Amino acid sequence: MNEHFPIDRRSGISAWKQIADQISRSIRSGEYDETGMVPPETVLAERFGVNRHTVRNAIAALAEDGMLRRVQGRGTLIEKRERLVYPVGRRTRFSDGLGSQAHDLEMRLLSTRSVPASEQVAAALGIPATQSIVLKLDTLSLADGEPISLSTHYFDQRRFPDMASHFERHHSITRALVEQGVEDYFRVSTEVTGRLATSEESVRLRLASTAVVLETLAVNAESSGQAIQFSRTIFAAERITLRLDTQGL
Amino acid sequence: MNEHFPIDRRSGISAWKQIADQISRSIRSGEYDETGMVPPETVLAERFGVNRHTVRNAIAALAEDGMLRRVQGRGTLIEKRERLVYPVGRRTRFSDGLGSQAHDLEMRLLSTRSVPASEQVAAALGIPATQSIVLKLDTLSLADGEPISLSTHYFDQRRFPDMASHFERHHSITRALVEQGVEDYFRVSTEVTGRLATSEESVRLRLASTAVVLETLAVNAESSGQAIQFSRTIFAAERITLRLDTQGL
DNA sequence: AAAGATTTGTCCGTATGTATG
DNA sequence: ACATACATACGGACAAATCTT
Repeated sequence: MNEHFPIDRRSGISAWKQIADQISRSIRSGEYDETGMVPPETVLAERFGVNRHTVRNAIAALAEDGMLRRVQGRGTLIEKRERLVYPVGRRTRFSDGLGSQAHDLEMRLLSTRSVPASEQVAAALGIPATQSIVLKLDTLSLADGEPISLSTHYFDQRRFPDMASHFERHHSITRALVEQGVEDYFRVSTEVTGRLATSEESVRLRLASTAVVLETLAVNAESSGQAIQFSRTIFAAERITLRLDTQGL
Repeated sequence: MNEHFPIDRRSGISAWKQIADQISRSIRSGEYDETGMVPPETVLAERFGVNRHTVRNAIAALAEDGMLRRVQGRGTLIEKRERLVYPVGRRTRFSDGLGSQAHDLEMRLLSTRSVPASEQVAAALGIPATQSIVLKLDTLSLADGEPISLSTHYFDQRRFPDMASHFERHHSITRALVEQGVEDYFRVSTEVTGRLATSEESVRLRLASTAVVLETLAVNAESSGQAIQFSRTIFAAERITLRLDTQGL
């Protein structure tokens, strides 16, 4: 393979960072699986067309993250990981879907706020576009301690005034909804787009700067068809595959 | 709202890049939908705690991408680039799904080949892993002349020996299947992953070198449940949003 | 129509960080 | 360790275009 991207000096990203990202990506794509090692610094330097010092900087950053381990006289060893499969279906639930693939699932509450509903949110929730107040819940999901996704959930303030406190007690949206009289709910629609992570997302999801994320917009509704939740979720693409099952009917 | 993250000076990402990312994200989240404009440079500079020139750099980068347009004396206008929505559901068809959103849909045949089935392909098609021959169809799909996706479709050679010629006549998989006795078929499963485009994909889809793609693995089956098609499709993420329909499941 | 406020465009210069040899 | 080159970031001043009063 060896298809590396050229280093872009005007991208606003320093050369060592770009190289670190590409090495990281090569590792993830399994390019070095045979040896379990990264090529020698001199080889990488020539391949990327940079000085060996720059490659050393890149490797140092990855070693800092624990992705690589440098051993003098031997080379640079790799530590690796797989993607989790996140099922998206009519009954999508965060913990149900990933439960079998990770030992420890965690959903951290980052912030809660009441804000006026934007047009998009109001339309999704089926509430008036003006003068509607929605509850905004920011959460970070982790699997075995590794950040998986960053979500913003919107609920109608009038319908679920105590969403925040219920969620803080259970750390689960499903349970918080049950406590507020929602017996069951369904995923109505999910839109998926792919893009580069913003710097903020890279920090929060512990990703490299040129990492890719999947952004999903989802609407959940009660059996009656009434929308109760609108969510924007940013998945770390390198750790997640979304699977849509359309088998049943 | 207005919750901007502080600029990280030690991240290896320049300030203007981080600011560009945050502005880009704010636009996507609809924060500026009311005015259709980005706040004045002086305001952004103060908000991010940087010099106005740095903000100008960030805006210049976004304007380069066509996301913003600057007008002297007036402000910086948002140019929302809309993506086509590609519905993925039980009855996913290329032309049906996009037909209403583009005037001209085209599916070009890049190559056809008969090859031994790989393990993955054989498993998906439900045929023996060894000594099975599959027909490999590479296609490029365009909407209004713009490349949308790059696909590789696999069919059991024994079941559809004339797939290539039928496809070349109709430029449609659905019609080619009909001619070979498949009255109807259904999407069984779809896996979605996000990643950076390879250099070859960038050329074929006319994308920048660091563009993002959505890679989908899909299996189609007849009413009987027998798998008839396995496809790997690479979507230009900047032009497509996948919509996973879970309404009628 | 004129004046003033707002906002982007452009120029100067200086300092710092990054990459190379 | 040092010299060099380049991109990045900051600070200030003014011009040009646009909008409001």
